Amino acid sequence: MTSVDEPARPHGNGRTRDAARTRAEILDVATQEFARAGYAGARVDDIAARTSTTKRMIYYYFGGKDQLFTAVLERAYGVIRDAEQQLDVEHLDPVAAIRRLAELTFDHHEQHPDFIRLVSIENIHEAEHIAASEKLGRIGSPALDVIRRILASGQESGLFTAEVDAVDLHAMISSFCFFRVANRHTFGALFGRDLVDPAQRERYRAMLGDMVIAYLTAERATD
Amino acid sequence: MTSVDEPARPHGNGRTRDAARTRAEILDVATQEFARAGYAGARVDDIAARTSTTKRMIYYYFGGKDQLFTAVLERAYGVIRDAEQQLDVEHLDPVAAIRRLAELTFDHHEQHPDFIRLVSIENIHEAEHIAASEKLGRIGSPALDVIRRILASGQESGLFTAEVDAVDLHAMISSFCFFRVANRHTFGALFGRDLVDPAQRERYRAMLGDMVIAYLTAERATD
DNA sequence: TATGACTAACTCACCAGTTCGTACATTAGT
DNA sequence: ACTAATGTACGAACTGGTGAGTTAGTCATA
Repeated sequence: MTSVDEPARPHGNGRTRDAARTRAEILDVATQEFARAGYAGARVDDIAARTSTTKRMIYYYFGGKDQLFTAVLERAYGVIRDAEQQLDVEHLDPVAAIRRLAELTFDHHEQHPDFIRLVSIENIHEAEHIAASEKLGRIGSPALDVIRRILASGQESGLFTAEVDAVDLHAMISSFCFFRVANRHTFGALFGRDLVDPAQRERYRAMLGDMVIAYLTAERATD
Repeated sequence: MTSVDEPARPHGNGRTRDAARTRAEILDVATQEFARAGYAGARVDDIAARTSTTKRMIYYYFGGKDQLFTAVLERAYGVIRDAEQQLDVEHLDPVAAIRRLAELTFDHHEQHPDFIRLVSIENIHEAEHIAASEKLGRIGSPALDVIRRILASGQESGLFTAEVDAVDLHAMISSFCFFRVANRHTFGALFGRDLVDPAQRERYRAMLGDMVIAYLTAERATD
């Protein structure tokens, strides 16, 4: 979970001073705490206690609880943007490309439940931290560009019949992936089915791809 | 928002004693507060203050903050179950029936954003209140029974090619409807599109139906 | 129908433990 | 010598929860 490379400590007992490392460690622990308990439920003291530094450093580096949460969000969104940038589907036909893209979202959401929880939490707070962040305002989405290209290519060739734009298709793909992870607990409790059961994973992954492709390529009534 | 019939007050200054009304009023306000601020963010004192009764009554009737939230969830889930029970699609062909069902979910989610928020919050807490509730354990889902029947009928006639079961199809429908409302804020902030914009409503409603029907009726590779 | 016993419903005041944030002192590294 | 980085101690406001006492409505009975 830690994204910090811990350089060997020069002295036995105390750590060397290292702003970047301290900042990153706070961010790691804060991510876990906020994801675990929600914004209001997370305790600054608890975050500090689980760190090798003190609460004072949280205020020194981040200013306060709100800004700390914003920083946590910024990093979490950065991770998924980086993953999307790895995406290379130029060599695939539109159908395979869309499926690959959907699977990337599927995999990323599954592998980062903390990210999903943070997004849920931020929505409870009506995205006020995103609004307060300069970085997140212009983070963009590489996936969206990719979808745009695939969609244009598929629609041009007549393969894709649906008249969706990239943003809506992205919403469609995300909704399935997000729900599966975010609502795992209530869904499991109410319907007795674990949506994140590893044994079902491939089935859901295929279901997502089938769904999106079916939607894009369905025969439409000519109106 | 109030679900209480307020009988005329016999005396001018004080209210008559009415356990059911007091309980219901607490529940109404608590629903709003929990939905607004999350479980930890909601304040028992604030809930009490927005009530015409006192904090002591919350503890008198519900026992504590946790049980109050559980009671709020129980009522919220009861509302959607009741809505699902109104559903009558026996006279429709499978395609129209599924679309109608999906639209019911779409409409209900849109009309009850507080419910969506409560479910998000309960998932942050890993459904521990549902687990603690006897009522919610056996609340069931009328929609699930309906889906089962439609699915059986559609698959039998060969109209539906997809091999899904009712629970998974329910998840698929819910995911789209849920995401649209739950993630409205982050999605809007990041992609500049309001998923709950009334002007876009019909488009999304149709998109959901098209998606589900396309998935169910798509031509599958014979393997 | 007047009365008095009974209890559910309600009010008020208060507390013990938190919780975010900060003033102030100190130290490591350059 | 200077400054960025860090540690300690503390407090004001809050927060969930409760102890103790009060009142409105009901009902059995004379």
